[in-house]
Amino acid sequence: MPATRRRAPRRRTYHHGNLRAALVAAAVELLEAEGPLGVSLRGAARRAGVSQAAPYRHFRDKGALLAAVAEQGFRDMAAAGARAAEQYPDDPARALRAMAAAWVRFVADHPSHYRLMLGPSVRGRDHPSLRASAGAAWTGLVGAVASCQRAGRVKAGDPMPLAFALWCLVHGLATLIADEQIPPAVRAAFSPALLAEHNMDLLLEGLSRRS
Amino acid sequence: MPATRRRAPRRRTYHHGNLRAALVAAAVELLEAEGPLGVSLRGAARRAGVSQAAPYRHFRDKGALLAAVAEQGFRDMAAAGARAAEQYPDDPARALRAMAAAWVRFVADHPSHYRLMLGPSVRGRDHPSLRASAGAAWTGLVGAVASCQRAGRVKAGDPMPLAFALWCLVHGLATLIADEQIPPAVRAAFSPALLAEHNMDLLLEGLSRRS
DNA sequence: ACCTGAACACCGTTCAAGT
DNA sequence: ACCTGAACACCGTTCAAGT
Repeated sequence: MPATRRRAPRRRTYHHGNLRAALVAAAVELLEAEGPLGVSLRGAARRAGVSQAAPYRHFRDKGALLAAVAEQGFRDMAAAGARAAEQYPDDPARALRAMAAAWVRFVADHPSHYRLMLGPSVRGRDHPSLRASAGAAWTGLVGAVASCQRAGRVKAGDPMPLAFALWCLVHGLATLIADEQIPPAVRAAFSPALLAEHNMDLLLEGLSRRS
Repeated sequence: MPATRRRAPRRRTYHHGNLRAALVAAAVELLEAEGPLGVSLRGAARRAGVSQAAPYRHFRDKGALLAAVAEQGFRDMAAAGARAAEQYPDDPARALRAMAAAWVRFVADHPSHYRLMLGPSVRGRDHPSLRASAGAAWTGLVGAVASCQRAGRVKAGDPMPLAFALWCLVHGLATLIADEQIPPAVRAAFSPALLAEHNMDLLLEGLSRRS
């Protein structure tokens, strides 16, 4: 990386140093085209125009490639949630609701990606950067609930169990959507984002202090 | 099957007519021993003492075998929930809570089985008996919510969106448990069944009519 | 009717070898 | 330092053939 970078060097991206990124991109393409079962190391290598053994220079094994793909997904999803929350800087409860809706919309738009993020081949373990992003999302949620408490929108006490219930509710909805398991009568009546907002409203009523 | 069946015929179970059941049992053993990725058609055939091609007499493909395994799981889980609910015949809200706790306990005890039930290889489609059990569980839940409404424990109105929120909440918790994604601070403080009951209490407060 | 043996096209992974 | 080619042990699936 040169010190001055006007007129970016235009170095060819394939076969010259960033095979790693090319493999991640190829895996994402396979994922969106064929679903989680269609992602193979050999297939990604083929799509990147490289031999079947080449990926092992950049990833310890298939799980490491999938973890990189999953990490990408977590980053994108977190960014979508943050953008949505920023629209309500002065109303933490509304910000929380918007965040949940944005997460669920992301999952509805990228179901295979979400499946892979939590799938058996990735599974937290051994991938510290993955666990780090999951941890950041969790502490962010606890903080958001605490903000609601300070604003008087949620009853006082340990925010952790309250945040956990929210987490379960949103994650459950997201998983059902990714797995196409929404009961037909429900799917016919409501969009994913609407379901998320409605769920959040129900739970926030339960979390609100008695008035 | 003879008309009179005193002193049951004692027909050897393997290699004589119920290879199908033997294969399902073998697949369940593989599942519990090696996790969802360790289940292979060839492996199940080996474990049942039969050639690699034999399963195709009984299952159209691997997905059909996995669907049979998943169906077994749905039946066991539904039975556990029903047993728990029967303990509170006169308090529908408490029965609902006990049912949720029993479901979550089942998932905590059989995480791989739950993963497979919702995994990408099974995926509702093409397996009508699977969709039937899922549908039965859903209508049962809607009915339970309606009972709570009649008992005045849940606010009036369409029970469907309320039942759906409960469904998301329990399913989200179950999925997090099966995937070992409970935040460490939460896991350290509460058992799975306790988390289920706590979540249900929070949401039932939200669903209760203002008093 | 039910099962076997051999085959095909795919995997993930390893290892010597190339440049 | 980075990639290739060939190999090994595994898959899911098919198909002729056995009894």
